[in-house]
Amino acid sequence: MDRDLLDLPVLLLNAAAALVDAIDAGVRARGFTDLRPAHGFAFARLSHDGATVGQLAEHLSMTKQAASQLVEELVTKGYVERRPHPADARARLIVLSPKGWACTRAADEAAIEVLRPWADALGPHRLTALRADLSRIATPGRLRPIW
Amino acid sequence: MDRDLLDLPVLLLNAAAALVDAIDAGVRARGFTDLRPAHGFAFARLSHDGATVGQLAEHLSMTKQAASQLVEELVTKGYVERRPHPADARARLIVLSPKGWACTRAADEAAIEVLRPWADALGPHRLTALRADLSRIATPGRLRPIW
DNA sequence: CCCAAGTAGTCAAGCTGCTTGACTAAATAG
DNA sequence: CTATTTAGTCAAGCAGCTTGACTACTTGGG
Repeated sequence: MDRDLLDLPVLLLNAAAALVDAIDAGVRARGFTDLRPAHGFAFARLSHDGATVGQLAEHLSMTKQAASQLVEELVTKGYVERRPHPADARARLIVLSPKGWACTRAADEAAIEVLRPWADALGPHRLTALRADLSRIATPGRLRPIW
Repeated sequence: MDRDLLDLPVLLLNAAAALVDAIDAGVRARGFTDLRPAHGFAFARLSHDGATVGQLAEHLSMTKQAASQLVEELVTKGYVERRPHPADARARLIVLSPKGWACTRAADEAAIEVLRPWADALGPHRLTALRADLSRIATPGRLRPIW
């Protein structure tokens, strides 16, 4: 029983790695070749309402400095924009640019493309169950990069 | 439907990240403080019958050079040993040392400690189903580091 | 049997993404 | 209205990976 438990990590990590690789490949195939998977995690946080550098740093579990230079890179490449923060003149609100949104849509398409076969293989019932089970396991909140 | 599909990656990656963090913490708590999660992936490959540097490199999806210096580090720290390869004088067989085995057992304990609550939360039936579903999804084979 | 080509591994140099440390500007507390 | 905290950036350093070049051994075709 305990022995059986131990192959769950392997399965989980395998699935996660496959997913990340496939989405990254799909995004590149759609023309966004200057992004790494890690950027996707930033986009995920920014796509809601934007975020400050500090919030992004916490979300990605990295230092503010690292987040800052990641933002700088995304600004240079045209995926995000730095706007003055409406309520705090020290802070800046980082939001997706039109190009950033286009890339986000591409990522979603790529994700669905990968997930579709999974969904078909499992069937709607098992799929719902899988999602429910994972929901109980995963602590909701920040989406950490894992590579 | 498609929209619903898109939270699967989030759940999966969250669960994977939580798992990795918890196991890493558990291993450290058991006294192996000089190892990173990435080393665990190497151990997983070596624990079977050992492996050559080249095999390890492929397993970890990195260059031979990188694998070589990872092995060098593990040798220095006493977790693995380089043995002459029985069938090829160019190659060396990398195997776990007693300390390496102790660490592997510690990692298993830590993993079970994390997985136990998951198993309890889901119940044996759903757990079996989860494992079966993940098996269909994950392409078996190499266990890639994802961080 | 031998030489040419291929393979296992290491050495060296370089790059990238992160860290720690030091600083400026703005907000907030007393 | 000063003292402390907070948001962000600049700069330097480091860790883990890469590419390139090399040696030692193996393998296959004359």
